[in-house]
Amino acid sequence: MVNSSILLKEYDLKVTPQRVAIVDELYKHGHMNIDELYKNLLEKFPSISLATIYKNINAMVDKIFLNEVKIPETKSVYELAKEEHSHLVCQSCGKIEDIVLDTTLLQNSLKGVSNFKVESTELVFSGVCQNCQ
Amino acid sequence: MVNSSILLKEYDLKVTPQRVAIVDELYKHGHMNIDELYKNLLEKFPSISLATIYKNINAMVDKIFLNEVKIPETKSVYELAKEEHSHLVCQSCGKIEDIVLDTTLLQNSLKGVSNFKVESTELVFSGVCQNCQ
DNA sequence: CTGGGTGCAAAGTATTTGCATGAAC
DNA sequence: GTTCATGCAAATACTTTGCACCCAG
Repeated sequence: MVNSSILLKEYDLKVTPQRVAIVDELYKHGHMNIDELYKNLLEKFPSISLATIYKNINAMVDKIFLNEVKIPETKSVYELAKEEHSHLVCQSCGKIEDIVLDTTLLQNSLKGVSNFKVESTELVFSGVCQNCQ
Repeated sequence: MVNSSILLKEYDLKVTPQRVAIVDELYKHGHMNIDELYKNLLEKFPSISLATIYKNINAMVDKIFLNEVKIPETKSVYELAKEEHSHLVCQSCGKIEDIVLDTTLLQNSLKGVSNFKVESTELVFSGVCQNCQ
């Protein structure tokens, strides 16, 4: 379990029950889109508004506390920021897994053919997860 | 130059001037978002409607004739389908370049740690292009 | 106390749909 | 002639904004 309050404070975000719940949900599920988040938070906060979700998500993304992950054919999901990693997206069940892969070889082969200066690498594998195979 | 009419026919899409223009624009620019496409097509077709653009883009994506490319922090762009490739996105000028990289090494290292069956790989490098450096 | 967060309602933006007309085949 | 695309208007979906009230610090 994470201590969401401390995390929020570290990112200069006022600690409110709604925000704590957002962080808890994301920690629990790893990746969620806006609708899933809203639906789940409604159980704890029957009068929470979508505007609150959007404002908080945007604030957290601005503070680089959350990342938005854009995935082919699907809505964006959000995740707590952490070390750079890739995503495995199951086309069958929709599950998204994180995986840390070394991309230095790839970046080296890129250097061989281009002068592009890489700041960040976004890598999404779509396919079928172990469970669904 | 591509022969857009023939391409459209190959993908079972009726050949209309609007569609030909969409293909020509995408061929010329490589990657465009909906607004850019609309803005450019308005010059040739002053009464073209956004609905037409959306309907055609969706039809072409369904036929796997176009790809939608989702890029961090930006609107999606569309490109003519072709061999799998990666994208270099310049955070300074916004330019998007295609680049073909061999991802087999990467997929092999993935195999080492996961049973995920990869169907497709989406790879986007964000950074600074040669011109902007 | 003060600044900022919340929820509501409204506005703004993006995308889709239904339909009458017209063009492609 | 039949099928399907176009453009318009309306509907729906998604996201942001303004504001009054309230809570965290």
